[in-house]
Amino acid sequence: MKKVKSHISVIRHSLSHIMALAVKNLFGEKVKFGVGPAIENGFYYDFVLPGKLSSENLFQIEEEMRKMIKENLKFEKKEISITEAKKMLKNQPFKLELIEELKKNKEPVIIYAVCPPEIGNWKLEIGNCFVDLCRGPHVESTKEIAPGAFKLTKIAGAYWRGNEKNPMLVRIYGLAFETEKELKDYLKLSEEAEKRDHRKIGKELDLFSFHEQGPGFAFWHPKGTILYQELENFIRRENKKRGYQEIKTPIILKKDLWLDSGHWEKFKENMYFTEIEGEVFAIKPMNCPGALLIYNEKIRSYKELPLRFSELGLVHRHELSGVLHGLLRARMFTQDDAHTYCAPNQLTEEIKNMIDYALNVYKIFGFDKYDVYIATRPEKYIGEDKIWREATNALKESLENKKIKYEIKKGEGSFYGPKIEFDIKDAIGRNWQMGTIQVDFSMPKRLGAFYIDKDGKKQNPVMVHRAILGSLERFIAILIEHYAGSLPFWLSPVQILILPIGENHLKYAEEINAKLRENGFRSEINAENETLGKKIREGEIQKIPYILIIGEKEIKENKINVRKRDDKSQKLQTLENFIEEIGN
RNA sequence: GCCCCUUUAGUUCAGUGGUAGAACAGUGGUUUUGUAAACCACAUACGUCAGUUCGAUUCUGGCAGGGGGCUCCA
Repeated sequence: MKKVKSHISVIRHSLSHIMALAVKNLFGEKVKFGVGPAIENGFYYDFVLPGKLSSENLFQIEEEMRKMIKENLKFEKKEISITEAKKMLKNQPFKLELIEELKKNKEPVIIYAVCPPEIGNWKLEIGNCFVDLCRGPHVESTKEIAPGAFKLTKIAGAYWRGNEKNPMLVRIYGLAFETEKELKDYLKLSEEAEKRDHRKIGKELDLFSFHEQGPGFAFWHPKGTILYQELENFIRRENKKRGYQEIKTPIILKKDLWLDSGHWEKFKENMYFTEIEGEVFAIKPMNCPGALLIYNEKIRSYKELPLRFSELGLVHRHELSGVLHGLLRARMFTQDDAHTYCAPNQLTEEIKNMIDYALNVYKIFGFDKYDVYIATRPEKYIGEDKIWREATNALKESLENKKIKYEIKKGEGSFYGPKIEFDIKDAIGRNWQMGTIQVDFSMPKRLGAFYIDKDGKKQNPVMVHRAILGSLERFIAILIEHYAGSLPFWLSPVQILILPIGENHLKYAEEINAKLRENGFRSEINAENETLGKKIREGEIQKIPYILIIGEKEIKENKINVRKRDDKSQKLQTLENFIEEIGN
């Protein structure tokens, strides 16, 4: 299948070759080359280098690249025989491996050369050229590349062909755009993203922390706990509205259950275990088997279906240490999970309800733009092919019925079933994977779940797994980054900060505080011996939605002075009036 | 887990082969303040275990934590 490549991806790909040439010039003939594709926003190339690479080297390489670009180097293409190719690249083990593969697939061997103009291409014996096995296409000449529109950004390790059994290569990443301005804009966006990093803001706002004693496990501070609980309350209310019944299941369950469910076989590298009285228990990485035990507690009638169990389920997954990333990738988290059991003919309706539910929730947080995917059967799976087709079709049908566009993510489904994934776009245009809806015909059968149908016959229900927020931890991380810490009023740990100007105003401030608290608001007084300006600054840094200033004037008029976080406006009003305003 | 980088006070950052300095935060005091940082004083740190060395926070190595990457395929 041939894809038409956009000009920018041709530029990016060409830059990766120029970088390879620069690396060869600087490090000599001993460099072994991996591959160097164009990627989103730039390119990379993988090498085995004779020495160590430091960030200063990036600078050098970049300079070398600029120099070459200005020389208007030409890219030239040639098709050669396998034998020729092997001879030409005899010192390049990775390339030889690729040539073997081309041979196996009966594909033509195409090489590209980029050489300095005074040498001319194909006089390879002279050196200074970089010849690479490459399907192309490339720019004709480096004059098509703006020397200021690219930047080498980082050095990383990457396994040859992405497989951890293969050797590790050094990967150099670069950013590249058509114009310098686009590069600058992108760098600005990255800077903005860095400012919004939930790990940084979480510390600044005193929401949560991580400790050496529990890598990957978040500790929630008082303020973070408020945020967490408000979100729990929210999702509980929404669940109730839609007919879910909340359950709670144990986090440690015997090995046998996990063997039966299929988790043992497919998921055990990610599970924690413990031994009690000589028996192996697993700490749950998912909530489904536990929920099924409740389902199986009694004989279910078709009249009960669809039966919707929701659970704020605490799960533990042993993620590799290298993939941990604050709250976005933690080893312990709470899913806003639910499992609904339905008859096959109820399935699409149930999925459609869940889609509505999810999109509705995202909208509340200002996530109006989203992409939808269907992730299909992975390599490790349980259940028959026919059932997978049926389940996947149910997901497709539901989306099509709702006229929602989707794309397929091949092989990215769960081991027990295909899923719909919602990817939302945040305030600065980044995508985040959120909720999922997963259809599962296998696990109910494996764990012996059934209901009695109209004809008095036993049937296996279809189980639909779904999470709207995904995990509370991850969702909070996304919210923090989306709002850059300025959480909406209802989620703010401290909603109102009251600042008496002098000692004489403290009593009135305390009255105001008491009334606000009586009305269910989270308010605080800062009566510290500091200037007003400083206390306002602290309140702003803490992203508190409202700051009330209390002084002579306010006491005299029996009013409060309200400073709003979002527009820094000031307004003199009565407390009643203010409560009414924020009450909605 | 693997590769590269990294770890100095609560935080952000200086710095040194002879055990460290700032800013903010903290504590005490002065000041009683009108919309994003008043003033003075005090206290607080070299992740951990080894090695090299007369001497290590500094150099080397192990371990632990943190950051980036390991999906994009000539």
